[in-house]
This record gives sequence, structure tokens and C-alpha cells, in this order.
Amino acid sequence: MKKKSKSQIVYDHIEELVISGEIKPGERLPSEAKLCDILNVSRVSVRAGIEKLVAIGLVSKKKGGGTYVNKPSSDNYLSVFTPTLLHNTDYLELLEIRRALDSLAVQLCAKNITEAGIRKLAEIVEDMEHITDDGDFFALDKKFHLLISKYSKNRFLHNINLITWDVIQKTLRQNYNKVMNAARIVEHRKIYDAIIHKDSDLAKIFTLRHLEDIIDTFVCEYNQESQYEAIRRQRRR
Amino acid sequence: MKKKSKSQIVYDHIEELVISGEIKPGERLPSEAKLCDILNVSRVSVRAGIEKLVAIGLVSKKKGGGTYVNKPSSDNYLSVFTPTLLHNTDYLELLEIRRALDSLAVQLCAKNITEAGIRKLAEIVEDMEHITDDGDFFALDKKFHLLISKYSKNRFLHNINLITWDVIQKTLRQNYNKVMNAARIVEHRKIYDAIIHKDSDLAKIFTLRHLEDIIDTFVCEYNQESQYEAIRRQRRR
DNA sequence: TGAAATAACTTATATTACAAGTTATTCCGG
DNA sequence: CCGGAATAACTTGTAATATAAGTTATTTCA
Repeated sequence: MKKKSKSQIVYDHIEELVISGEIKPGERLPSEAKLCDILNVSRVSVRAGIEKLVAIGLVSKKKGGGTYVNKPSSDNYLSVFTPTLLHNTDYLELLEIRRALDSLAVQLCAKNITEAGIRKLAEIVEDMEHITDDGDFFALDKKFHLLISKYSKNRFLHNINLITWDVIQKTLRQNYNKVMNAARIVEHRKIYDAIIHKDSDLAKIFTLRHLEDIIDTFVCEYNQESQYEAIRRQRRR
Repeated sequence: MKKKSKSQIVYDHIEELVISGEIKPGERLPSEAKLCDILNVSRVSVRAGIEKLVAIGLVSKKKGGGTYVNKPSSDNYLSVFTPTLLHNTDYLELLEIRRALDSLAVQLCAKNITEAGIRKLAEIVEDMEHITDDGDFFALDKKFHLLISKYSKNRFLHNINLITWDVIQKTLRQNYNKVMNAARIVEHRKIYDAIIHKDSDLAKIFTLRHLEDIIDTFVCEYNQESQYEAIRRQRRR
């Protein structure tokens, strides 16, 4: 267990304040001096920690005025990855992106995956089928999809996926668990089978269905309409 | 013209060193003390600037050892967006993602765009058709696609797009200009027409073709093979 | 020659001080 | 009592200095 740096303590503390909703977007952080007292570190460390949060776009500083939590609509583009509280509509937006990118990832993965990769993927699928605790599913699901994007050999794709799952883990686990059920596990198996047979088209189809099922379940649960749903309905006409 | 903060001076200076290739991934930055001398600022400011670069994943610090430019393969996921020098293969990876996300964006855009948005889009397309300087094309192309993702009303999608174009602008303009030609302008007009007729399916098709043409041109230019090309060839069999 | 000891260097943190900008309060004329 | 100007209190920005702690290069000595 490596010791956390002082600036990391500050970073984590403020991030937690924002994720938990204790400080909402638009609101002001405690002043640097107060944070020094609370966390028992020097102002140098407080400033270093805040500096990082500024860089990723979670907060903004105003000389003489204080430090404020950015609103999600901030034009700082890195704010995509900031762990602000996400609402259900935000989650749908995220799922729409997953639909587009996961289907690309699985295509590339089926083409590029190695024997070692297949073994790892097999292990995950099997673990998933013998799950006892509901909480474990999240970890396995994340692993499964990240492994696929890793073997897509497209680093940008994989990195975007890492971010996506990081956001899901930090802010959406409650919502997430509600859309989990036995059907998801079968879908993973199907995707896996398509990958090992190097059938990228089939893998893509199963991945699209997988994401569409997740979206459907989520929309049902919350009686909301996704933009994707609207497009699909339009197509049926 | 707002005055740059000291830490921003440091940030920009180091970013420039990396983008220009003066300091390559894996190499060490000048020490904090040296940067103080070079830039004539205090160590506090040097550290604040570097702290931001650490946060976005461009560099990593080793206590006692120095500060190093990260390699693109760094597992710091924000490194996707860091302005390290990108090679041609990296650009192809980026184009593959654009293919997946731009087609989604244009679908949503056709559904959600407002009258004001259409007017803005029209202006861009017309400017594009009356272009005199080649250099202007980049700015208009960027504007066009960012406007589409903006009106997709999916904030994640738009933010990823902002990042993508930022990376292109910072690191890929030379490559980019080579794939530009008159055909691109016609393609934009077609996409625009589909959008104003609210035909999301057609808009998607034209966008896919647009990106595939760009990829083809780029691949021809550099005699490289994109993963996407391989998939397309496979499908033809 | 080789390994341990040492020196030199580098980042991490703390303290103090002041500059410069913002916000809240006080004060005073009407 | 009201309104606005002056002021005080607060907050971030920058600097200088000092020390701790880790890494790297050099020296020393067996």
C-alpha cells in the first residue's frame, strides 16, 4: 500500500465532496485556508491538489473570489470525465455512445485478439455465469468490455472506454445495477462465442443487441425516452 | 487580451516543448529550478503549471528523480488527449472513431437541430464553397462537424468531438490538409441537405461515406492499411 | 575492479509574506 | 430609513526560504 501524497489527499477529498453532492455545481469550495485546517496539510498541498482539479475541469478558480465547482455544461471539454452527478438522461447519452463505440470495438477485437486474450475473456464469461453476489457483476461486466476494447488495438477507443467505465463506476452504480439481469449474462456469452470464431459481423450484431437491451431496460425502468429509441421508432415507419 | 498567469506560461512552454518534439516521450523535463531560471518565475508557479500537465497525463513526476514526458501508451487514460506527436496510424485510429461517432451525431442532429442551428450550418457550407485559401478549410470543417455534434444534444458525444478536433488541430494539421480536396466540400453539402430535410438515415449514410472517403484518401496517400479497410474487405468476400 | 559511502541533484511539503482581486460590512450624507 | 461610497475582511496568486525525502552520479577504499 503506497502512501498517498498530500496533494492527492486534497484531490480525493474534494472529488468526494462533489460526487457525494455535498458541493453542487456552481457552488463554492471551502477556501484554501479552511481546507488546510480540515485536512491538516499546508497551503502548498491544497493548491497542488486543486490545480489538478482545475486541469481536468472539475473546478474553476477566480482570483480573489474563490474556487467553484463547474457546471456540466462548462465549455471546458475535459468536463466529460469529471465525476459530477449524472442524471438518468446523462446515463442514456452515455449508453448511446457505448452502442456506437462498443460495436466498433468488438469488430476490431474479433480481428485482433490473441490466444491469451481469448483465455482471459473466457475466464470472465465463466465467472459471470457462476456469480453469487450481484455486486460482482459490475466488476466482471467492466472487465469484459474493457478487455474487448483493449484488443481492438485502437488506443483512442480503449481510452474513451476507460473513461466511460470510470464515470459509470464513480457515479452510476446504483442505476447500473437495476439494468442487470440474467439476460445480460447470456448476451455476453454470445458475444464471446462470436469473437472466438473471428466472426466480427456477428459479434457486432450481438453487441448492438446487448446495448439496445440495456437501453430498453433502462428506459422502461425510468419511463424515459432515449434519443436512440426515437430514431429506432422512426425507422419502423 | 487577458494576461496569462504564470502557471499558464509554464504549462504552455512545456506543452510546446513536447509538441515540437524537443522533448520526446520518455525523456526528462528540465528540473523545476532550471525552469524557474528559464521562464523567470518562482518555483510555486513552475510546480502549478507542471501539476496541470500531470493531471491531463502529459507528464509524470518521480519524487527525487525528475519529471518525464509520458509515452502515448501510458495507462493514464487522459493521455488520449495529450498533444504528443501522433503518427499516421494514430490518425487512422482517430478517423475510425470519427466514423462511429460522427454518424451517430448526425442522426441525432437531424432530429434535434433548431432553425437557428440550420442557419449557422448553412453559412458554414456556403463559406466552404467559396473558399480561396486552403488553410481556411480546416477551420470550417471543424466548425461544421462540431456544430453537428453540438445539436446532437448529447453532451458526452460533443465533448469527445471537441477533444478529437483539438488533437487534430494541435498535432495533425499537416496530415489533415493532404486529405482535403473538392470532393470533401460536396460531401458536406449533401450531409447538410439531409439534415435540413430531417432525414437522419440519409444524413448518416452520407456521413459514413464522408469519413470512409477521408480514410481511403489518407490510406492511399500513406500506403497504409486501416483496420476499418480490413473489415470492409472481409465483408466483400 | 567492485561495491559501499558520499555528494549532488530533484521533487515534496511547510512556513511566511505580500500582492491583487472579490465580497461583505460599515459608515455617512441625504 | 435609504443608497452609495469607503473600508474591512476574505480569497487566490506569486515569491522566497527552509527542510525532508527520494534518486542519480561520483568518489572512495578495500
